[in-house]
Amino acid sequence: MGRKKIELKKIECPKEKSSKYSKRKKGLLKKAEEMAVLCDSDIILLVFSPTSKPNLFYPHSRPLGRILERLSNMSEYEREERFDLSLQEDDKVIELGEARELLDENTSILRNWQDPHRVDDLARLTIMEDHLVSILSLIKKVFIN
Amino acid sequence: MGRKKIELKKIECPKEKSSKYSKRKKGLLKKAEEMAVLCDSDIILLVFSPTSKPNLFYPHSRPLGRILERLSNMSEYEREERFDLSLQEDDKVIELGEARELLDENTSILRNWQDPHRVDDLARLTIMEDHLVSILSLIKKVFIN
DNA sequence: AACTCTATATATAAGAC
DNA sequence: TGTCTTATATATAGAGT
Repeated sequence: MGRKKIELKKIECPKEKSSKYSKRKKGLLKKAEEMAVLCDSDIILLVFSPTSKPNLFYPHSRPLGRILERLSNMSEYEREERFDLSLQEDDKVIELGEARELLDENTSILRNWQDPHRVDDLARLTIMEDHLVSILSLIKKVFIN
Repeated sequence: MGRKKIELKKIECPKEKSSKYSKRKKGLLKKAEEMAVLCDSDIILLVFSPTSKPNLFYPHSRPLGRILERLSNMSEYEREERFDLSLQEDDKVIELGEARELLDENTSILRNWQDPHRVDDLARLTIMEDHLVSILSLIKKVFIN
């Protein structure tokens, strides 16, 4: 959607890449917000900029803790039934060994978060969030790549 | 972008809501993928459908573990410096007590995930992922609402 | 729900500030 | 990076299948 149609490949020129990133990040967030409002759905969007800055978007309208409530009210069985991960694969044999290895590396990090009273400030929470997402993404990668 | 301009508010009709959700989810993912390719950026997108199905999208092109590497190579200080959370607030005084209480409730869940060898199958990982994201969102909510 | 169709609304490329 | 403009590409509303 512009003066020209552009090819879908990595933009090499750094200036152009940053510019496009800004525009598209804005657009993506707007879309996410619209969907959150229209469909009353929760959305979490984490984007790493070309300069590696993590940006977390959290457009939502729910009362505090609603997501967790919803999830904890489901039995494990129900949860499994209702899961619908779009990137699931079933022809690739899952390498659990690798998953475990990767999770092992992160176990020590998680351990430090077990005591909520260590949560002292926003900066710490921010780092925690980021690690949670990293681990999440790591787990996912093992099952997709 | 359709035959009519629509109001930005929750769609009440469940059928219509589902239909819009499907279309927009598709669109949102496409946008996310385009941005990931064009700007060479990592994106994680988690969407809860109107029926509470969590959908995780992970369009990416990076080698395994790259995100985590990048993050673990940064010092804590650097990380704090580089963070750019779009929804940060500094006029709302943060209620740490409430945050701790909520985190406390989830501590037992995290405890079960400490041993990676308990990870037995995809279903389990899926549930783990979801809880991680829930906690993430919960933490975020405390600091936004 | 998932797909098609088509008119219309919206996002954005290029370019300049 | 942010903002504006304009032409054009794309997303999607509404309706039907």
